[in-house]
Amino acid sequence: MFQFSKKVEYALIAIRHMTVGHRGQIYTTKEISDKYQLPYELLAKIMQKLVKQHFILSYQGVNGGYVLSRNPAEIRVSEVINAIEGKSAVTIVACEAGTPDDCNIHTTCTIKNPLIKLQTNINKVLDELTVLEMFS
Amino acid sequence: MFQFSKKVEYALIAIRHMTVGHRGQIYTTKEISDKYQLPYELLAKIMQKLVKQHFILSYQGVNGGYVLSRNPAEIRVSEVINAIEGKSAVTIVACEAGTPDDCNIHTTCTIKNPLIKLQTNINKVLDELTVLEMFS
DNA sequence: GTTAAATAAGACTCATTTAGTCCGAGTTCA
DNA sequence: TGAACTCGGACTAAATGAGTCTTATTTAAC
Repeated sequence: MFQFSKKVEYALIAIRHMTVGHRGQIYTTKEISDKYQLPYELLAKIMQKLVKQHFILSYQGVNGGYVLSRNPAEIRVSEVINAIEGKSAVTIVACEAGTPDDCNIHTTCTIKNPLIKLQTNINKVLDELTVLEMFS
Repeated sequence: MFQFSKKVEYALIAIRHMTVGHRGQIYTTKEISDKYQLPYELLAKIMQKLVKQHFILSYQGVNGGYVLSRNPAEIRVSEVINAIEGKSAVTIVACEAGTPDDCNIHTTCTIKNPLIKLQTNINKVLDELTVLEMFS
């Protein structure tokens, strides 16, 4: 628990990698997977997700690849997590019952609200940290 | 990712339950599992772990059960997590390589230190929150 | 002493999630 | 036309998490 998934890790590595060159430089999945010894196919999927969420642009065909399309100073770690995991991945408490009636322990379930407070705090941490800050 | 395990959730529920009565009151696993509809056997294991980590005392035999042995105002959420998961469960970054040589991406692995920073922040949140605070 | 109510603890199964692979396609440049 | 790329679904495998089963031990009450 409380551990980044490989996917998120690889996404962060890839984004970080793309921040080192000059703006507009094209990077291929192969190049990145080779350099950091990441599984090519898996990284390829991650790159596709980053494209869909507009973190990077893709160019197909020979000499194609990916270009960072956002300023790393404006990319929040929480955004990357959400882009990769596809959901709000930081859900401390499993109980998502909207009303007490939905909750099988509702008569005395006082655990939910406190955990949500905690969750808010952690979200804040992930939300305030940009990718640029993280790598500096 | 970033979600409490059921075990931790159940542990928090159990500890919270034991804070409501008067000091020294004995609670049984059955009583708690019944009240909150938790799997008895699983909760039993959790109670045993809480005993080993001295959160609660156990009394065996008929009329036995568990008694809270620590002040809930002094129990940190992080302590409960560690007691149940048995390790430092908040390890954002999987790379635990001590030296660059252990790390297969060491030549350019700049991701580790930043993530450790993040991890420290989150640990702080879990560390500063007591069980009592969480339920008030 | 026997029984019933409780904890103790390991081994086991089942389900879910995560990680990684495979394969066939589409795109573009030379 | 072929090589170097991205795209994307289906699939398998590994790891983890959740829950169950079983047997033993302790203790109070009858």
